[in-house]
Amino acid sequence: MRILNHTMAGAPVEVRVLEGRGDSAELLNFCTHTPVLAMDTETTGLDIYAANFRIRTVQFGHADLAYVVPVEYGFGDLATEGLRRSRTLVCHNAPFDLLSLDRTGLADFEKLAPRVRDTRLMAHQLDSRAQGEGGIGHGLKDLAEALIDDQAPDTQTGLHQVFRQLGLRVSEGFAQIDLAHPVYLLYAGLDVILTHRLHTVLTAEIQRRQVAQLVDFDHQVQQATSRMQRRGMLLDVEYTERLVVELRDDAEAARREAAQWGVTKVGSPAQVAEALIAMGEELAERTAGGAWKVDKQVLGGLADPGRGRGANPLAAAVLAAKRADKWRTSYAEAMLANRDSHDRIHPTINALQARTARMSVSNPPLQQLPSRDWRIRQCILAEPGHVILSADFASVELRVLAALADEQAMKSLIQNGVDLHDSTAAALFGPNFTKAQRQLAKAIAFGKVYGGGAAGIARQTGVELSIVERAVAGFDRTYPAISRLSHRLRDRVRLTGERWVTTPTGRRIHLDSDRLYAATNYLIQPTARDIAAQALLAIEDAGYGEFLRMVIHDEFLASVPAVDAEEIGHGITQAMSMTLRGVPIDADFEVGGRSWGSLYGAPATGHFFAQTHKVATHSSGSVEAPTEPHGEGGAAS
DNA sequence: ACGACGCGCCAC
DNA sequence: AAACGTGGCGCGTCGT
Repeated sequence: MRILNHTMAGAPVEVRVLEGRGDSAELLNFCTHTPVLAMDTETTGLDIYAANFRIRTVQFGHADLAYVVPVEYGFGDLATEGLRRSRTLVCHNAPFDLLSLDRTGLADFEKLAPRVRDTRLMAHQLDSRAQGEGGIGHGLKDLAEALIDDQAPDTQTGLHQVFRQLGLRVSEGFAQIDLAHPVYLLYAGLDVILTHRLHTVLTAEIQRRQVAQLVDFDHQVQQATSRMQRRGMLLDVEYTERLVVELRDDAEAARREAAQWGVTKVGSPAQVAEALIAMGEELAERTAGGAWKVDKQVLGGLADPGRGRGANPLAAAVLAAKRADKWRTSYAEAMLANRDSHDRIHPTINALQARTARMSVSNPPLQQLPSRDWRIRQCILAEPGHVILSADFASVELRVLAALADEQAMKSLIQNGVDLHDSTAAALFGPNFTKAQRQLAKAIAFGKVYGGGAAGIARQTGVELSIVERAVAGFDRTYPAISRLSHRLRDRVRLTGERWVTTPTGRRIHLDSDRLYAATNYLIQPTARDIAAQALLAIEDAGYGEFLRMVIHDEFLASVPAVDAEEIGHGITQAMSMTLRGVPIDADFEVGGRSWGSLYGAPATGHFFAQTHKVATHSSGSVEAPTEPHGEGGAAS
């Protein structure tokens, strides 16, 4: 056993590195008898599903002792046995370690996950703000520096220096540094010691705040998203490769066009602005930094102006080039680069990312693929013999707003299945309202969800401010409880000095004192997220989990056998449906063809027409607290 | 050469 | 009186 000594928070700690089979008894004894065992892995990189991905070490530890198991030296079986004997395991960002162990065959995800506590989830519950938002952040080093030892990040800094001295980038260093390097081993060992100490601190605070049930819920949800990540989704590689070529050609053609006016970099706003001015265009808006603003809206106005003016070909070319570049690099090439050896992508799902607890998806960013054009989504396929199914909530944030504000007029409209925006438009503009007036009514409703005012809605819609102001006043008269809610939330801050809102599920979201108007959104968005999260668990409980491929805030994407698609769609929407304070939270589903693009207007393959089918379901169940049985008809408190 | 940051654009 | 929420990611720019 190789011993490395260090101090943490002023007291000695020890890192023991296995050197031979003779050390195995001590390690396994430690794993068996440590009631709360911190665990971590060091790997060759973050791309778990890449062909050359490997686990280099697995570490175990408690508050002042860590064991490093060098898997790369042939001790993988000892890591496996240590994990098997462990009781409660603690990880920081468990999905990464559990999926890495699962992927490399060292431990089954299903066996480990139920015993794992994740300090990242716990920390998010205590303060969901990222660094730079006034919070500590959720990285192990951020948290350890703030809560354990302010010198905790030094080892990481030291390791990065070692990488640099070796001529390696940080991303290369983890794969290439000698496994015997003492700084690397120390870093590996200290991480589990920090994780263990962090768990102790966070557990006490979670007990004090009585949010243990919510933290358990978050763990279950994270298990479900990890299984989704492991499942991955099938990529149409040939199509995607053709699309890359097509987008590159589009961009090059547009770039040549732009070059005629001297623009060599379409991504340089300064260059674009200069060329436009040289063409005689008059720019009006500036960015916050004082530069001429030439964003999509400005360029769009020049490229496609109203009557009496010519279209500016440079503006159109710049827009076209940038769009083709973005679609190619961020989406099409990202999908090809992230695929595994079975042509599947496994986007990283962060089940608890945003300040509002919303999920995020990256590598590639599947929550934000273009939706007005089917070409990017066409890259994603259902399994052979399957079709794509999408199930989504019906205007969930507005329903949550009505429920939490207890806005009676809005609640009864929803309960009676009346179109909310039609009704609002009729109340504001009379029964013969125009399409544009309905759009304004809808924009105001969304503005309320975001905490926006008349000016913001006017900017968003392009409608004259005085008209918007009158409409907003009418909205407030029609739905008075909504303004009352936002005022109540702000008054509460003034009265109690507590700068946060607490959601029905017990989530605490901190408010910025200069943005108190965000309080309404901070109540709605996390609640909508928790509704979707509970639905995810309900879908798994109903036996449909294996079909799930992705979650996009209020939508679930699935690959289902073509012959059972309707039945599964009904089952999934049934599981998603619930009631929030008397307001039905309903879901609809659509069945497409083989590719995701079929739901966005792509010509179907194998069929003459895309088979889409919208079905509204009835609500059942409730969502007052995340631990209530889901999918059941039980009444809420 | 690398990293941080502003800006812009994609989604819900 | 006024106040538009949450992310990921690529490019260009600027600092080290």
